[in-house]
Amino acid sequence: MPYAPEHKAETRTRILDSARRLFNRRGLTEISIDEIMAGAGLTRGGFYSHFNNKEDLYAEAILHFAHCQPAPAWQRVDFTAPPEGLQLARAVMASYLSRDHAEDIEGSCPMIGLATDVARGGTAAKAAYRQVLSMMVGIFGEALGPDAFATPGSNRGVDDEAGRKRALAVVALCVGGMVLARAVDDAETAANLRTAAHRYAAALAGWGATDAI
Amino acid sequence: MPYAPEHKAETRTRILDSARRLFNRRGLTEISIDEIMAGAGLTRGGFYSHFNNKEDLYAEAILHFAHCQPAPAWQRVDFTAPPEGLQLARAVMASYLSRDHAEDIEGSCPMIGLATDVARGGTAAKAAYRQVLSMMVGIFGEALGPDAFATPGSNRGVDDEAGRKRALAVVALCVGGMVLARAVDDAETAANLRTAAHRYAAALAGWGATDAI
DNA sequence: TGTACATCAGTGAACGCGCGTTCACTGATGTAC
DNA sequence: TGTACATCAGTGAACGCGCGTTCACTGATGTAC
Repeated sequence: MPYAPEHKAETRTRILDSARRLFNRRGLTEISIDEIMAGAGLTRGGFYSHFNNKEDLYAEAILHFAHCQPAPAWQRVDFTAPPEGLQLARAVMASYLSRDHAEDIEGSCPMIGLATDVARGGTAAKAAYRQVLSMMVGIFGEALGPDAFATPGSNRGVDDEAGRKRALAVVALCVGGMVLARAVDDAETAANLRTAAHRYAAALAGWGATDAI
Repeated sequence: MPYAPEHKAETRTRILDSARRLFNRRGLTEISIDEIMAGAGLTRGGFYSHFNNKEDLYAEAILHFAHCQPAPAWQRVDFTAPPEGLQLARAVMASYLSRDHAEDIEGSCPMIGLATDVARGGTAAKAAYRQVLSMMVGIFGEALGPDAFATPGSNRGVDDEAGRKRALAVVALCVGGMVLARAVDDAETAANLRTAAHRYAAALAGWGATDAI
């Protein structure tokens, strides 16, 4: 037993962390394995004793985002009571659409930074992406208020099917707002995209529209 | 005058068309100049007498989308009367979020297929991207109905500033829905993303929420 | 009208470079005695 | 406790490949005579 059993696991985590940051910044093909390994304080040769190939690492890095430690600053939500349901969902939305998140390219949610890369990628990456999407849909789906646009006469409560679709729309608005804000080279338009997405995503979620957002 | 003056312009357009299609499918870095030129029926050497470099072509290809001929199938809207204002905006939204558009990767709107690439790209690409965004915001912005979420007591009409922000949110929802639909490897989730985005984007635009979408 | 010619759009071989991946090796480590 | 050793995490040179870009050349074209 030349090394403690946790040793290799820790190195692997370090590689995943470096990969997550670098992929977020420049995507799958623009980042070399050399750079990822250097980011983890290693050299290129060791890579293949941790991962089969670059594509595999990519999918794992997307999933790694969900449990990365320490969490990026924009993710840290300060609560006195443990956050649950509505409180958690509102805090997540606010930090998701915050300026901090828009500027924290490396620590960003991979749904924003890697969206079109994943669309062109393999099944493993897409599966990982869907898992992150499900997580976010789950958070918002459980916290939905009344649907302002419910068809008159229909059940106005949040039934599962309609609620899931509305949560999808809320997530699409959050992610879309951030994706556009990042792709635009004009700070004012970017800020407007974020705040408009926030205002209407919160309204769509049924959390009241009179917030000063 | 060895060649007719239109000759070179036509070749240039053919290269831009090939580039638009290929970039949409696989992004800036995954496509080689060889492939783009082959797609235009040419060989690599001629490229640099039309464009300074690959990055320049990239920005021009994004803009080229706006005036490409023939327009992709999903863009063709059949009207008996010439489309204007509300009618145009509703048709654009419907075709933008259609299955045809989701599946037409090559003929897609570059805001969907190239979003994260542009976010990492140069200023020329970002400027081109913003121009396409403005076009779409303009179409929706001019056709907005009443804001269901307007703060009570405020002017319920569509003033310029509030209207522009709402139009930004509508576009963010449309683009976000399509971006997520493309990145997910599950036809049902993808279809739900599109239809949910369509339903709530139309509602947000103030076009009535009781549509059977 | 027919022919020689100047032009320049397009060709394709070549260059330098960096990448993903492989592999024989090194050396830090925990263990057995 | 101290030392020799087996293990294997990590190293770095090497390989083959394809890319962006350059450049000397070719050959199709419209024009001048």
